Amino acid sequence: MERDIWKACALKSTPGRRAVLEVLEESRGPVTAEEVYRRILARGGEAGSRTCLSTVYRTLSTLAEKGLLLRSAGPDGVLSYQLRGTGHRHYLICTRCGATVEIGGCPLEELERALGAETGFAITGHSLELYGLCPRCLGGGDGESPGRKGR
Amino acid sequence: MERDIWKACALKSTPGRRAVLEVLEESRGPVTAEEVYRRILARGGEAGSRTCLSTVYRTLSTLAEKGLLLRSAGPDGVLSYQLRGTGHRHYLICTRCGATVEIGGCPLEELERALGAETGFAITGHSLELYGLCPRCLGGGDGESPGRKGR
DNA sequence: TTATCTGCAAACCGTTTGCAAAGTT
DNA sequence: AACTTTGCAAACGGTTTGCAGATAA
Repeated sequence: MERDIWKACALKSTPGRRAVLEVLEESRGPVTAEEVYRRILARGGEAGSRTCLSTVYRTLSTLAEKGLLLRSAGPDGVLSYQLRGTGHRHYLICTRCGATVEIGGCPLEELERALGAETGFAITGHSLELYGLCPRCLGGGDGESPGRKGR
Repeated sequence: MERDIWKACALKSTPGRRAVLEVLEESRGPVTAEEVYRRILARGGEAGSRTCLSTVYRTLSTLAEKGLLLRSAGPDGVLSYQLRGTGHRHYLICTRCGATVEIGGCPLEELERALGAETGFAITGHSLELYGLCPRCLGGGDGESPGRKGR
């Protein structure tokens, strides 16, 4: 039980919460609440059969509030979460199939410093994501229906 | 009637649409549909008294589809729009009072080029926003209620 | 035992949409 | 006159919440 996060945060360790955290740990990029939920169902077991979506949402919110998770929004407004590691990460996301590639290093640290000095802001964070088409979607014709509707 | 955008896009010029575009033109940063709507109401006149929120949403979507507007999402998932100028812009946003400061130049052009070559992605865009507390909110105590609830 | 957490269903809120009336060309 | 756009109100979909029962400590 690696460095008991639950006790440290004054939270109770429950199957649902543990499952959420595990999914987050094995995810490379930012994940949606829905996605976390689907993966918990997929893995089955104690949590898989009992955990509901609200618990996932609540756990994600709680962990984000405690500072363990980073919350961001995709271009369509859907929220994603990722474990806040030692340093944070940014991703290059394929707008067609959703494939993500991690970008090494954060190109904004210097900018933040300069900007803080220049504007007087106390800069607390940033959001950065790059979008494009991955090689596979560039090559093939259709990875997914290109016309999207609704939200 | 500057370079008739409406004709160019095969759209009809109506009071509501003109009002949306004007608000967008006089906005420095990304603005929310709600915000656009409020400003249209505030300016009164023909459009001010008749335009409804759906029209604002529809106009924003249409213009974004035509490529005239850039659509992005704030950290809470609310969508914002900004006129796509010659070059695009990024902003430093105060998380307390919402004040925005434009960041000169885009620090990502070089990164995009390097990353495209490295990963094989065709990079089509990015989202970047910095967050922090502006000098005024840093100094004063309260610019707005700090605890927020709901979405 | 006690305070926290969960499942469920309903509320929320930003956004989209169907439809008939109004407006633009 | 033909076609597009609007206002309204209702639908949508992701996210949050109230509540009573289950659970961790």
